[in-house]
Amino acid sequence: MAQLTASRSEPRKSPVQARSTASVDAILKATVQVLLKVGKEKLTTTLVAARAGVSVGTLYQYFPNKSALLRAAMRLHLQEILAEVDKVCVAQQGQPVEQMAEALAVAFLVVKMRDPKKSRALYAVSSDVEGAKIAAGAMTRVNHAIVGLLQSAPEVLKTDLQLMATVLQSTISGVKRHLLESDMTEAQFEAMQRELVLVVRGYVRACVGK
Amino acid sequence: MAQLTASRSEPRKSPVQARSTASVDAILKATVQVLLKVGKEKLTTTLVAARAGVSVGTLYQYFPNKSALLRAAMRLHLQEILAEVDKVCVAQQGQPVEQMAEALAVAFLVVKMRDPKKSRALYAVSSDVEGAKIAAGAMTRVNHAIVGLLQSAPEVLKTDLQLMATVLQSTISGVKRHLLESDMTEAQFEAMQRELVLVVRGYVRACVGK
DNA sequence: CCGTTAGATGAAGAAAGCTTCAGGTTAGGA
DNA sequence: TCCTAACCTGAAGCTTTCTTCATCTAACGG
Repeated sequence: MAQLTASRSEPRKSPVQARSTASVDAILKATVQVLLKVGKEKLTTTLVAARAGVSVGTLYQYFPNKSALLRAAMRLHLQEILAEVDKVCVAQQGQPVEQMAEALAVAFLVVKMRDPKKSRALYAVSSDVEGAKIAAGAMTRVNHAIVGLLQSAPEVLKTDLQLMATVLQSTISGVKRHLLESDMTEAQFEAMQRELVLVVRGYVRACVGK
Repeated sequence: MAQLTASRSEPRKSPVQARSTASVDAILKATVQVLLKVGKEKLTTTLVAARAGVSVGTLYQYFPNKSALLRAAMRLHLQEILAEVDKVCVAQQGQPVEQMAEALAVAFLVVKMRDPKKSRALYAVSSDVEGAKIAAGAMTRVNHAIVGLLQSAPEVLKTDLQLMATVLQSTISGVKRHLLESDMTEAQFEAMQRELVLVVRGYVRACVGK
């Protein structure tokens, strides 16, 4: 009775025994793998189920439809990212803005590049209308975290913090995206990262002062 | 006999009479409109044909399949953007780098925001594997244009031009993307644009000098 | 040990969209 | 004017994938 009006979307049934939890995990993991192997266009529920080692029926026991499955996978991924960003924001409280910006930039790149394939695969999902909303939500939460971080800076910032956070985020995302799409060598990656640090440091420097 | 091995993709038949050219134009235009109205997922060839005021058969006379249609629409759009960027690069030859960067940033934003809906609609197409290739190709061409522009700068640049161009491009794209996805007021747009100018100017400044 | 509930299965129904093609219409040249 | 090639049409076939559900098995508590 926890949820009177079980949404037409999202979990159709919550796992209570251990084996069902395992199934859900396997399905979610398989979703990413299939996404990676064949792409969003050719991903089918049957394929995912097979890869997860369960039957389609099982899949539909926990996800009302294909779209919900994809969204769930995406949400999971974004949560992981968000947690990482939050961690950095906490760690950098009160530090000089330039250092904050650098830490943020590096953290973002590192998190995404830890499993570039996964990031790229899930990125495709966000093109869907629903996916875009989820991505936007994550964007907003990250934005708030950054604003909070900036507020703790010792320097006086003449730019609106919200705007500043958005610019930093967009800028970093742009570079992150480029890195995701083009597979580069480790050396190239580091070069880009160094440049990005220059970019964000330069920007925040322009924002300090009366 | 012009093309012995007519690619399985791309034009199936080239229009020769005026009415057929009109059909192709209408179809391409309708593609964007449908993309905008219902999104890539629910776009169907029948829908596009209807919107274009022709029958599905006509559509298939010029586009071998749905995918090719989408790609064609995308290509058209990217060509327009590319032309605009080239124009700016030519105009800015030999100017101070800071000015170049600013011009580039502004041009990019303005071009994309001239018809944000169209840009956003076609953006979704690039998530497809084939679409990604086309986007990557456009990226590369823009990159070359920027490198060429930077080479003409009066200042001595200590950073590798290719890298510098890529960073500028990624950065600008990041902000551009944010503007596309979130619908903002004119004022907010201008604020973001001003910040972006700060970002790129700051970056290129960090690149000059021995 | 047995009853009950959770979980799993996969063939088959249903829906939907892509693509074809046989036949009709229009434009341009001889 | 008439012929040919270009062009258009849209119902129907073909595929493909989503999703359901009747049935079976495994787990847990008493």
